[in-house]
Amino acid sequence: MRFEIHCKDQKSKARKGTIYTDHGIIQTPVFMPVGTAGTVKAIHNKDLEEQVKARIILGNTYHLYLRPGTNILKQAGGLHKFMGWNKPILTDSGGYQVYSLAHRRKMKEEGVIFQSHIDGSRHKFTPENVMHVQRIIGADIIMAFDECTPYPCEYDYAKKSMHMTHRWLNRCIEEFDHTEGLYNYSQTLFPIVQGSTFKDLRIQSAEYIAATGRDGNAIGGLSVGEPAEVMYELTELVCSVLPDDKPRYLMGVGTPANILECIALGVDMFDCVMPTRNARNGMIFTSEGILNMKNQKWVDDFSPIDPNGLTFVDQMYSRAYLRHLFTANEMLASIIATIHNLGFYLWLVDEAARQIEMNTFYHWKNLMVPKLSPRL
RNA sequence: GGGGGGGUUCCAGAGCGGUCAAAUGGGGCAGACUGUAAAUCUGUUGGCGCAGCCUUCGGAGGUUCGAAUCCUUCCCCCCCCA
Repeated sequence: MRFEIHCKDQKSKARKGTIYTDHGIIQTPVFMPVGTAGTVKAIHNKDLEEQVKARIILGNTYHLYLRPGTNILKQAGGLHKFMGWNKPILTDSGGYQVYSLAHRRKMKEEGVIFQSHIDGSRHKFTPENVMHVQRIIGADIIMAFDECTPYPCEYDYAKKSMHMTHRWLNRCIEEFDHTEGLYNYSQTLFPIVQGSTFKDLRIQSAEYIAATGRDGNAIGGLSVGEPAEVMYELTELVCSVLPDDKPRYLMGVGTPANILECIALGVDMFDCVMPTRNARNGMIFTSEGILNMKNQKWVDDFSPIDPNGLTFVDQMYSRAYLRHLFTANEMLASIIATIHNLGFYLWLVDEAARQIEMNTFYHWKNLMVPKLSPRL
């Protein structure tokens, strides 16, 4: 994997670049739709490519390991072939499940024992076998196994956890560097900065992660409930320590405003379930604000879903119709909303890239941010 | 024509003398959602000048300190037999 920076914004840390992988190039800043279980929920790959213009999607090690399992993934020839997606894939390691499924796992130095949310069976995840599983999944970018700490978090715990994440990283690197991909294309490993909301820990972690010299670096453990200001402050701090010439990936972020703010801080890659999950729950993101499509007020609004939207659904369907579909619990509601939201998120990062290129990003960002959050 | 059952707050449906503005489900309305246990979850759902009061359980009248609950009568539904 290779990363090239084309231009930088003068008034912020924003930059426009390209990541080169064996499955194609990724223009940055980029938003990566989340496809946990081998599917970005409620959307076909065809729409994902042609309408949304997604250039890389996520998969999840924990979920894919449990179902369909490594045996099937290996027989399929990896996740790309299994799901019919020929562009890049990034897999999360299961580190987020250490956080989100905390009540059904036990963590030790050796690794984590998860009790499956599907059938209750127990499964051990170690840095080594998480690398092994991600080799079988065949993601272009794989993530180190880490602990995503909760918020709030005691200093002592955050420190202990960070050090363990670092030790796990060493084991991940050791395992990854001594194995090869199964499918004739290269994979790369991203380490993850932790340290909760503590500046000294974040600096220490960022330095540690930077020193491993991998192709890209991730920032984890944020957007877990802390105020946005805290997230921005720590992101800025960590970005200042991480190398400039490698892509920076802020995991799990975020709202459209979060993304623009963090692009300004030097982040290149984002992922978040928000555009897809919230789409299924009736929330529509637009450049003018947020719409709750279940609300009564859209009942007879026959204007297009998003007059500024670039996907076909934006012009083809009215708000009244989409509201009707949500009210009637029709699955097309989820499909339309998902295409729209992902299309909007990708438009947002692409527009950011264009503004960076024109050196007008900072001004544009400050104009956009206040417009993105109001409820319409 | 004979016999039986029933009408409850938007709907379905509990309640069968006080603890009932009335269970529960649905629907409605609103909110939440940030490396997805999520097409999920939460709140709310008679009115008001709201620690109280007013209107409400098919209509009218009655019994009672007190009625959605008991009695009389009227109206309307449903089922079975002929």
